[in-house]
Amino acid sequence: MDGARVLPRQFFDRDPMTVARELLGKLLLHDDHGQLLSGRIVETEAYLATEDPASHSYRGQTLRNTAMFGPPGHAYIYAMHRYYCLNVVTEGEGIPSAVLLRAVEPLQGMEVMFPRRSTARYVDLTSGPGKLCQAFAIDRALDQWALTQGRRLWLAAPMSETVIDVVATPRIGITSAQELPLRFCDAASACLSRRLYARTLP
DNA sequence: CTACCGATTGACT
DNA sequence: GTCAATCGGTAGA
Repeated sequence: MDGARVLPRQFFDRDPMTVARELLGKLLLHDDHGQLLSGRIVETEAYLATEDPASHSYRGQTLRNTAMFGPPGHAYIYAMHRYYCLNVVTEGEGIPSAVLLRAVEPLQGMEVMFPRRSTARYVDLTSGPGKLCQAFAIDRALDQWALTQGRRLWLAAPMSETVIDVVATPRIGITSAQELPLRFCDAASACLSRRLYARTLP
């Protein structure tokens, strides 16, 4: 990953919708005991600090969501059924918003991702929030990890970024606030967690 | 302590 | 498309 720039705290110290959109095309990297795993982020979701009943922070701070109330740029990782989901905390400390990483395109370490995911298909490796955590060996041990350190688990801007066709849709799998278009996708990616439906142009 | 419930996934009709 | 496995977190008795 020569030339990739580690994303600093100020990148995350903004509103979650901006961070979610700008994370598309960035890199997720995990140095898993010497094994480098990386992928290009293609799908994210924003969870707001206020008036968002779908957010884990909506009903206040608990043991599980403590990270959301901490500094921006730290990981918030929680268990969902048999899987984990990785979020990045956004905005100022004490403003409990975050961005869920929903899908990436694997770049490095695929040879260890395939057996972990028990699939032979590239597009099934990391095309979902639980799938990518399983492929990247991310669990609650990394909850509250500062992703801005450039070691262990971190995010970076690639050497060169191309223009991305960003599509916003409602978030996946939630039962409240379903109308808000807070899911952001790279429309050209084959690794999205769901198909994009034909867009209605204005 | 018990009961309920998913920001999911994979198997199946 | 539908459905449930599965389990930690949470609230409440």
